[in-house]
Amino acid sequence: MTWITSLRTAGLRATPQRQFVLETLEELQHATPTDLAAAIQEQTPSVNLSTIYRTLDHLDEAGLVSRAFLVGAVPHYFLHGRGLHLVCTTCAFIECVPPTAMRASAAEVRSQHGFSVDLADVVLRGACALCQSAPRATGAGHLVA
Amino acid sequence: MTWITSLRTAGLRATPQRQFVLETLEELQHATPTDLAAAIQEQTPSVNLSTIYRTLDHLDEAGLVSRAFLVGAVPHYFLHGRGLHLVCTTCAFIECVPPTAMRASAAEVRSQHGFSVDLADVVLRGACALCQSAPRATGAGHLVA
DNA sequence: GTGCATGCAAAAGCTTTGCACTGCA
DNA sequence: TGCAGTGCAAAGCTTTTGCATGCAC
Repeated sequence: MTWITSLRTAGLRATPQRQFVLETLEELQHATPTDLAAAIQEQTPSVNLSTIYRTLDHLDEAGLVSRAFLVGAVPHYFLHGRGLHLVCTTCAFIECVPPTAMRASAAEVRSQHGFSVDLADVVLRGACALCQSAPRATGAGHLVA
Repeated sequence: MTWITSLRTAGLRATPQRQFVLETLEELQHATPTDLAAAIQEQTPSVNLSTIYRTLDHLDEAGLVSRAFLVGAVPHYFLHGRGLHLVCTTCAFIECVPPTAMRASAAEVRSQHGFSVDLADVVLRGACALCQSAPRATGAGHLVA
């Protein structure tokens, strides 16, 4: 299914700007509005930042993308339902993994608290494998020696 | 242990403003900077909003409080390690529950992805028990008939 | 052709920062 | 007494909004 179809199915007009946003999100996996603007404007400088904000808003409402605050106060957007996000608070590495690992706890939360967890909207913070073995690592990622 | 002791143990000076913030957070369970300012200024109007921001920053760094984006882009602060937060995306009700329900998935995430989840920093979104049975409910909470 | 979507520019809102003063240790 | 912490005010940045134009359907 193309993005054009997805957009129309969601009741939205298929504009080039919206396709750019969706394509870029697929490529980057997760991005801030500024990230998206930079990436898109590299190819099409005329696309405006406010359009990106509005587009993300529409796509979010339509259920095509989701927003989460992965690092600090910066909003990150990503294609909806691609899995849960593991965010390393030491090196800021973000991993997107299938939601299977959350099923057990989601069931437990439901039975204990009557709360139905949305598995498409889960962010777990902690320490990635590399940072656990090399706890002093800082900065935005690990160098592959 | 009093807040004065907690602050000093964390290497921070024990000022009235910091005690206000910690006391208010204990009372409200979770609050935005603005919430805190309003609650504190009711009793002590001279406390400045920028002080609250700076205080929250210091307390967060010291590990006494945590920040999360529970609803939209608004930062919520709460005392560190009091449990995980269940946020109903329908009625905006926020429940703070013991982290026991997350243990199973945290272990699974660790074994599958080598990622160590910080159980003190988990927010789960979804639908609360009431909203599941009455899906049309809107607004910021349920009225107790 | 109609109405939604976009680009541009200005406004709004939250958060941060500079600086002098205060009060905790 | 020294320096971290505070209050006040101004600046900064991200995000939102208004309006005229353009384009998808």
